[in-house]
Amino acid sequence: MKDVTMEKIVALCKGRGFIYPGSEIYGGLANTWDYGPLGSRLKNNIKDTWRKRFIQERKNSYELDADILMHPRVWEASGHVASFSDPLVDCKECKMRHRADNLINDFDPNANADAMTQEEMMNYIREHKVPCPNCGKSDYTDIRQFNLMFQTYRGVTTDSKSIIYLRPENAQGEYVNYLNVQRTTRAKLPFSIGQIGKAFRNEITPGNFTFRTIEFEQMEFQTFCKEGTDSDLYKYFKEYGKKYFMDLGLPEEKLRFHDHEKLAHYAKEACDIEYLFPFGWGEINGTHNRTNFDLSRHQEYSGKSMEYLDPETNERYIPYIIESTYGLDRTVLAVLSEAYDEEELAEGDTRVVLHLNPVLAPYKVAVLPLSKKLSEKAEEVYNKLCKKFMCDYDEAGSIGKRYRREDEIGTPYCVTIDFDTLEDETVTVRDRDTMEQIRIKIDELQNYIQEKIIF
RNA sequence: GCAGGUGUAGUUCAAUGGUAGAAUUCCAGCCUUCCAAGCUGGCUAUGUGGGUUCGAUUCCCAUCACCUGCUCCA
Repeated sequence: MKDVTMEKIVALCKGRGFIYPGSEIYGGLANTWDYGPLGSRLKNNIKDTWRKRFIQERKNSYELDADILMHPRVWEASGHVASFSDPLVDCKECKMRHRADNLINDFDPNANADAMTQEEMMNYIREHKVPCPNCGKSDYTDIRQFNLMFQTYRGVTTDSKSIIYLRPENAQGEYVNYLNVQRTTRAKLPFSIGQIGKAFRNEITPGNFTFRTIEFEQMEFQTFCKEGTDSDLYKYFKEYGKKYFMDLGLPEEKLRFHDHEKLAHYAKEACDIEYLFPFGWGEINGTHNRTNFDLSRHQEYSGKSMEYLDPETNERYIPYIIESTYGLDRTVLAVLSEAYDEEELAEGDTRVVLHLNPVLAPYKVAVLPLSKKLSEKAEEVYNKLCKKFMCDYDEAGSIGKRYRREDEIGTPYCVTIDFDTLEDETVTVRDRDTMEQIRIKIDELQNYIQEKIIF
C-alpha cells in the first residue's frame, strides 16, 4: 500500500481515459471535466448500483427524469432566487474577500444583517466602520451579488422576462411532480422518488479535481412521508446510505457522519456522510429532513394544492420530505481513490492496480492471446463474452505488460488464450487482486464471471 | 476573486534571441508459450493571443489552465 495522492489519481485518470480536463485544446475551462471511455463506464456502473439499491430493491420507490430547465417561479418558491446568492465585498487594503452579511453579523451579532437589503448592509458597514477581520482597515468595494445559479435566456431576445435558470439542485423536479407520480403509481405514503441528473452551481472556488465542479451529477432520493414518521426515516436513510457506500467498497473507517448544527433554510435535520479523500474528509452524501417546507411553498406560489389524501384516515395534509442526495462525481472520485494502489512485487517491480469492486470495473474481462498466432481463437472468445460483459481485447506486447495495463484500469479478470486452448477449449483466468490463475472451459467463462459481479 | 509560483511530445525531463533533444509511453515489424524482456523502424511538443525584434519557445504584456495559501462552499 502506497501513498495515494490526488496528483496520482489525476494522472491515472487522464492517462488511461477516465477523466480529462474540460475543453482541454482551448486551454481548459476551470472546474469542468469530461469523462472518457473508462470514466463513463465507471460512472454508469455506479448509477446502475444506485438504481438497484434505491429503486429496484425498494418497494414504493420510483424513478423520475425531470428537465434541467424549470419554470423560474420554482426557484422563487424554493428560496434559491432570494438566498442562493452571496453579497460579497473586497477589502481594498488587503484584498481579502468577505461576505457582507457575515462581516456585519460578526461585528454585532444583534445587527441582523440577514434582514437587510444590499444597500442597508453597505450603509451599515460604512457608518459603523466595520473593520476588516484580516487587516483592521475599513475600506471596501461596493457589494456585489454573486448568485450561485447559472442563468440563461429563452427566446431570441435577452430581456429580463425570459430569464431561466439551470437547476442548482434536482430535488425540485421531484417536488413539483410528486402528485403526478403518486397518482400514476397509486403509491401510498411513505413513498420515494429517485432521480439521477445534472445540476449546476456557479462556484468560484477551485475544487479538488472533480470534487467541486460547476456542473455535477447527483443521485437523489426523496421520501414523502407523514409528519411524525419523518425523524425515524431520516435516521434510517442515513444508515442506508452508509451501507450503500460500504457495498461499493469504501471501508467503514473512512466514512463518517457529520451532523449539521447550522441548518439551511428548509431543513429540520441535516447530516452529511463524509469520506476520507487523499485531500481530507469530504461530503459524498447529504441527508436532510426538509419538513413540508418545499411543498408548502409550491402550494403557495403555484396556487395548486400539494396535499395528499390519506386513504386510511381521510386526512388531507402536506407530506414531509426526507431528502438523501448522493454526489455521483464525488462517489466516482471516492471509489477511484479507494481502489488506487501501488503494489511492490518481486525485486523492485511494482504495479499500479485499481482494486475496484468488479461490478464497478469499466471492463469486466480482457481477452489476451498469448501469441498473435492465436488471434482467431481469441476473437472467437471475445465475441462470445462481449455479448454479456464490457470486454477488452489486447494482443500488443508481452503478456506481462498486458496484465499490467489491465491492472491499472481495474479489469478484474484476464482471460488468456494459449496453444492448449486450440486443443481442449480451456483458457487461463487470471484474478486481478490475487494474481492467481485457474484453468477453465470456455463454455464456463460466462457463468464464472457473472457470479463475481453480483451487487 | 486575491497573493505567489508554474506552463516544452501522452508522461517525466533537457536546450536555445537563429527555428527544439532524450527517456518512457504509444504504433508497426521481428522475436517471444503466462506477469512491464530484446532488436529495428515510426508518430508526437514550446498553453493561447498580442508586442519588441531581421528573427521569439526564450524578452515584455494580456489571457487561459494548473499548483500553494487565503476567501467561499445548501
